[in-house]
Amino acid sequence: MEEPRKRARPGRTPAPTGRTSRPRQAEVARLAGVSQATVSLVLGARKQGATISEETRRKVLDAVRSLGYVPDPAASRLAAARNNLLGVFSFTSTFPTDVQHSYYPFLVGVEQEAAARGYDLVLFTGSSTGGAGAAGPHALNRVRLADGCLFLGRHAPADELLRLVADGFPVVHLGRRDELEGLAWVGADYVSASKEVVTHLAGLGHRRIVLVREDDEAAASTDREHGFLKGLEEAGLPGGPAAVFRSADPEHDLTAERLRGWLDDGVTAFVAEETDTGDAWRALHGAAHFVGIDCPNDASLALLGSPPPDLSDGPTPTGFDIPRPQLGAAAVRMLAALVAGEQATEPLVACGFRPGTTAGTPPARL
Amino acid sequence: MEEPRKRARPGRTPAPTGRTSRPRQAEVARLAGVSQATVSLVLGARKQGATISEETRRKVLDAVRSLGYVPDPAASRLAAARNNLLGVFSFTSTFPTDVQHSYYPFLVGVEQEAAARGYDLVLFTGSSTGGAGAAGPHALNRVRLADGCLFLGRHAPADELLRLVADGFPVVHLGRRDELEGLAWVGADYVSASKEVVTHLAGLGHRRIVLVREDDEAAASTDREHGFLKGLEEAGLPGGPAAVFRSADPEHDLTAERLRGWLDDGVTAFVAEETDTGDAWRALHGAAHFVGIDCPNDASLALLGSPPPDLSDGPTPTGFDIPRPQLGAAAVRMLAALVAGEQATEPLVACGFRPGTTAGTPPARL
DNA sequence: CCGGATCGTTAATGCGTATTAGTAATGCGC
DNA sequence: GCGCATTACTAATACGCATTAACGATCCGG
Repeated sequence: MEEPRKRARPGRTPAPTGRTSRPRQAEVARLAGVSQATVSLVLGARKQGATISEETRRKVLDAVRSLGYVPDPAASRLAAARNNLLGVFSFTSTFPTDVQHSYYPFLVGVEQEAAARGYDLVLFTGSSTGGAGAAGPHALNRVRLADGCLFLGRHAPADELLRLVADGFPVVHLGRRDELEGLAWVGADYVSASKEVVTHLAGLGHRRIVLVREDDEAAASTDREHGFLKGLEEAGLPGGPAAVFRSADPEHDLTAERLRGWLDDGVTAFVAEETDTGDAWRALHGAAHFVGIDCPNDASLALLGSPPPDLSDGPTPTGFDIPRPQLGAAAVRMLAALVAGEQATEPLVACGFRPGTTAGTPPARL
Repeated sequence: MEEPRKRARPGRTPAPTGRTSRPRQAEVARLAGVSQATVSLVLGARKQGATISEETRRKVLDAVRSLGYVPDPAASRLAAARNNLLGVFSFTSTFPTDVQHSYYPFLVGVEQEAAARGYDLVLFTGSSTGGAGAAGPHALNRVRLADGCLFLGRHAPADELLRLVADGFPVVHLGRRDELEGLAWVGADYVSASKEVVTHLAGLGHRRIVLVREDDEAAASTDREHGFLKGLEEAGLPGGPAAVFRSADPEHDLTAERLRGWLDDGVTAFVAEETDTGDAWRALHGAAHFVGIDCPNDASLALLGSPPPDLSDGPTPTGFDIPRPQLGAAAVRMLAALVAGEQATEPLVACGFRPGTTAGTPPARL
């Protein structure tokens, strides 16, 4: 019987024995007189299964302290088959020089929630070639190094995004995105929030309310209009096209005449949507000021969102706040669920009602 | 001869085959019809030794693209290789709710420079138990997953920081930190910048200049004083204790009388340091206003840094700007050098001189 | 006093990648 | 046609830790 000749042992050369490297579990085990597995069990504080005697535990912990052992996170993560890393991808720089367009408020929540769940964050910037070297058309692939990835802004190419989803890679988009089949997202509940503002106005006694919105098909705009109309309907107030003023250039189209016309028609409250530019609110605000309206005594104003920075020092508008940190946190929650193989969580986050000072009871009828 | 009975095979249960996991090198190898080792060689772009035919290389790269393969960072690290990840550790949250204390300006530069060098960033937040489960006293240890780590703020425990350094892990601290032997850091060159401000004032004709500083031993304060005195010396102006007004509570101690006294003594220019609170500048500003000084006609003022937010709408103070984004970029450059096994780069970053409008020629002598 | 249950520990294995010794195939000179 | 060098690739490790089947010891009830 011929024994197959044992091949020599290839592989890496053993580390130079001279160097004092940091201690391993094996050395802790040797010092404590137990096996490496026992050390791992003691340190792991695992859920169940293994039981360790108090004496052994003490010996191991003593050895750990005396050697100054610290676990190697790379090995832990490899063995545990999870990196505990969540990606955050933004096509433009995550930290733009122009702070105006920054994702900062979202990141506040993202970081908190991720930390609370034991995840670290990996930042990917779309514009750069980045880490793994996978540049060009497959730049999105880099994110696969994480356990899942959050996408900020709508600049990530749809096909690549869907490819990730199709491959079963956990992905969550921050901001409503239901045009992409299968893509999980979280977004603010503009419908409910807008409805709540109308309900509030109706509760103050307003019977004719007009919405000023820009000419835009974005979900953020149409959602607000839906909520607005829904609020009118539930309050039994007149809806229909007359209740919505839609203009591509509200600052120009929302004239003093038009405003006076509405007032003469019995309109007592006006609602503007929030947009990037804040034009709707600015136009409404400007026209009201020009006509000499004493707000909220002559008429009430409300804003479906936050005022633009240049108007932020005026009176606080009645309306709602977009809960950006909460949106970030919700996105992380959903992503964590997907990573764990669970169902996506609730995508809509409620906006907080902001009482403000621009809405009051309607003026007494003449 | 009794063959020792072969033990059954313990170990982990194989992963549930159903889940589509991220592709491994083994799968790439299978698809390309080569061995896993070949895949590693192709992707590694190693120094020398192995030669790979162009055809094989192409097959492997095709398979990589088609599967969307990305190397596992933990496995790379464990196998003693790079993973192109740089850590960013802040003991407090990286994105605090209070934007005032944020590291944002630094991160702008950090992100840019890291992207330019092909690194992705991993955010480690110290306050949480975080990633690998290394809680409590070993929270810092998580950063070993990356190739190196940047530390923000001075809250990271010194012993753990030094432990990382001692173990040869590349670490850079953002902010001067020479009290910790062996720790690499980058910081702003307050000495040169402060000197430059004095030189500017001297060039305008000022012969007696006073520095107002808080009672603080921080490097940021003492550096400014050094630079200030150095500037006086080089300009041949009187230095010494009389040129520096030091107070724990400048707003209270910097009285109108004191200011008038200085003016009577021929002092024509005043310099304040920047601190967290901005108290020195606020006190100087306030006293000058109270005394009725017409700045810069009656006297010149300068600020060694940026004004506090509440005074940011006043006239732009003559002084210098702390180049936070550049500091972040410089820190990344140094970290990249350390990761590559090179010497640390220059730790000091120059501050930009800010002309401002609060300094002019001294008033004509009576 | 024997079969079974419980407890404490260990041997063996896997996680995914990098490295290196070895090998088969080919080219080269004489 | 025979060594020897070169090329192209693969097998077999190692990295450090987590997991789990198996095993010895002790305890227990009948």
